[in-house]
Amino acid sequence: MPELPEVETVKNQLAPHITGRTITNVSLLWERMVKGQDPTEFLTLVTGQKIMDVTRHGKYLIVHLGSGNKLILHLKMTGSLILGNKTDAEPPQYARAIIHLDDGQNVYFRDPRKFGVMKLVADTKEIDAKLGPEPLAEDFTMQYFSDGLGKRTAPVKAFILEQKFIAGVGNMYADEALFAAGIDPRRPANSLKKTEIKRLYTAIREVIAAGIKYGGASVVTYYHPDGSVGTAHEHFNVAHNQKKICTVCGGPVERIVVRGRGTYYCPRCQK
DNA sequence: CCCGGAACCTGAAGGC
DNA sequence: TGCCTTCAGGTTCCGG
Repeated sequence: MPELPEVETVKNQLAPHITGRTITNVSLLWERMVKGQDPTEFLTLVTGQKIMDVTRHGKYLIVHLGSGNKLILHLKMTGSLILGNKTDAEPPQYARAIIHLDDGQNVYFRDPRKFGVMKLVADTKEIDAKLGPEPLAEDFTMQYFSDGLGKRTAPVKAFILEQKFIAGVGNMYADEALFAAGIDPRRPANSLKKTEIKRLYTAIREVIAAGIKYGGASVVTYYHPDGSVGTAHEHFNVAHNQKKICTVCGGPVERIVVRGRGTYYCPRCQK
């Protein structure tokens, strides 16, 4: 599942290859992935545009075009971007869109589940408004985190998954952060004590930073644009834990459902 | 406003 | 072996 560290890795790998290139054409193999706009109009506005920059906000990838418009990509759960070129015999399986560049490169938007989204916008205000501070940014302060938690009764895991509260945390890193902080994911957000809040705050920043450091996690269907894989999942303690054994206490890792999300946690280590 | 659950999708995995 | 059901989960939408 692409979360902040995975999207950051995609951006870092993709940017040097595509910045400065011009989009000669886009093949939409699944038109409905274009949101908020008629696909024909979308193609008109994207074709011929130079790629000025590639950035990330939360789990959104933002391609800045010469016209000033931004091409927003969201990989959702099973999306990935693969670099190839026009000599490829055929696109990868589940390719839903192909961005053709003027130097012969192709960027394939691959997505088995068809949840992925492309959107062309004049500015990023619309998505910025949906996102809270980035976990590693200066405006994500202890005070902000603590104040936010105190106002909510939802399970703490559900709350830290809200993009409007913290941008970029998804299911895997939420589980890892709660494990590192020793907190039961079902606890009401406002029930956390000061020391627990502090531990969770630090844990969120640490698991996200580690995720980026290891090039993201490669579980289920996530691949880097160059075909390599990240290793962040090798450092996970509970998320997608195959052995079902806690790396700290040796006890069983259990899978429960919190707010409809599969949740891995260690009942002995997390209270 | 807040909460929880469903919908969007389809491949993979598990049950009978 | 093969059909059928269930599960996966980022985001948005909807009902209470």
